[in-house]
Amino acid sequence: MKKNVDLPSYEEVIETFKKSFNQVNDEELNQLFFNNNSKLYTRGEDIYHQGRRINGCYFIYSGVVKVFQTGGEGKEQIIRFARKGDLIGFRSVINQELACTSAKTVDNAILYYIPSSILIKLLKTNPEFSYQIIRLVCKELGESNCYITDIAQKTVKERLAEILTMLISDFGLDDDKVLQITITREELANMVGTATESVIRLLSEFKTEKIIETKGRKLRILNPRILSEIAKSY
Amino acid sequence: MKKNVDLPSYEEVIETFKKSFNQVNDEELNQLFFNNNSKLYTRGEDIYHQGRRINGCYFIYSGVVKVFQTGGEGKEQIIRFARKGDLIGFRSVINQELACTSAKTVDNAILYYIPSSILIKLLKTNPEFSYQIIRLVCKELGESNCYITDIAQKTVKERLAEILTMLISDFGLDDDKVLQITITREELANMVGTATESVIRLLSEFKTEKIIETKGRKLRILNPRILSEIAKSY
DNA sequence: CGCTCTTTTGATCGGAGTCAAAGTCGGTGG
DNA sequence: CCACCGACTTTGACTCCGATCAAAAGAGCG
Repeated sequence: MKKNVDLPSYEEVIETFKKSFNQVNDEELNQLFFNNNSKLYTRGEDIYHQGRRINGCYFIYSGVVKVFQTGGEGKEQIIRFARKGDLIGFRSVINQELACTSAKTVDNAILYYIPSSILIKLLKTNPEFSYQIIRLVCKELGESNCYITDIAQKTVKERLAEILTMLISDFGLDDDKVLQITITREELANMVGTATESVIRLLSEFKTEKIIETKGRKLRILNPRILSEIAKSY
Repeated sequence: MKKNVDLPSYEEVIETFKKSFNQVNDEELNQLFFNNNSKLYTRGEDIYHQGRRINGCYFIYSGVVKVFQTGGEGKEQIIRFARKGDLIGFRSVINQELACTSAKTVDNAILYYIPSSILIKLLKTNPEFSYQIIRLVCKELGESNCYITDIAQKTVKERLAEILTMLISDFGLDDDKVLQITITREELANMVGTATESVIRLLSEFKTEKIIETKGRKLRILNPRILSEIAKSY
């Protein structure tokens, strides 16, 4: 587990950033990344914390980050998993309010910090970039709205199948059909919005139905099709 | 119920629009509203429909509109109530995809139709307006995310108290403490994400606890404080 | 004035949460 | 190298919130 990871060069960060946001010119890129403050985070490290002040957002160069809210009883609700090329924390920056989510790494990750002032200046001066951000936020809003309906109307089984389907399409399977993101049962439960034990029982069901196999935290998806069948229910 | 409502003049629409979006100049306003196509909708009328193509968005000059999704079993999940000064439908316009919500009037309403092309042009050429829209969407996204956590973790009673609290702050009470929006029990249930009968039972509880009184669809809120106490639970 | 839609109350059932306990895995240090 | 420890996973038993079904009472409208 003690891989020696090199931090990316200026050029590598910019290359990755351009893949997500292609409307930013060289001078602006330079402003965003001139002081190259990328940082390596190891699994489980806090990036920012709900209720705290947040003075900038983070661009994910590599790794996986969970964005979540902590409810009344201290239970996490995972809003999304963010990965390479994603921007996190900008919502609170833009609204200039305390962070209303927390973010924590799920996998070793390299993040690049972007101060509020630079992001906001870019938004106010570059309409094309601004438009890309609008589309991005609108997309997330659409997803959130759909998830409200799902969580209000679907059974836990349907939602679990849906989350698995989503993880498959976001993170993919390897040649051996193993899902390329490793998360605990609890994290899966916090994503689905249910108890850990319920997730475990349903995964067992899926196993007896030959839809998946499990080995520790590795999930082998034998039949993605049926999962998305179960998920939709309409 | 057969009030004769006059459609607003060009100046009146613009006046109302400026209160919500103050970064739009006169020429742009003229482009938005030059053909004055406002329309009166009566209660229960469809504005746009989930899954259909949508070629523009709507500015609400007056009245109340519910924005909702229809789930698998045909059950509505209300995402929000929009009112005077709000813009609806722009999310799907911006993402150039089929509407992923439906909208219907809850109260007689006057809406102003804004074609996609004009909205998008405005977004791409006016960075200040664009920035206002970003903030608006970010705000909605924050609210949606919070609601995901609530619906996943809170009891129906807490959520009902929360929705009532929200309705009070959005629509207000009159001198007689009567909530200034009139909705059916079913709509309330579809907002909370529960069954109509559950809402009715909980409202009865609130009545015996002297927190509210009901007369038909009129809700008199005797003790808003306790409602928000019940709602938060943390 | 009757018809339909909405509201209310009652009875029942089941999904999913909670609590408890046993089993498993991986990492650490002796 | 192996034994131990803590964290995670699994299974079982029990409980209860809230959904569903059913039916009566009330309200709004043509």
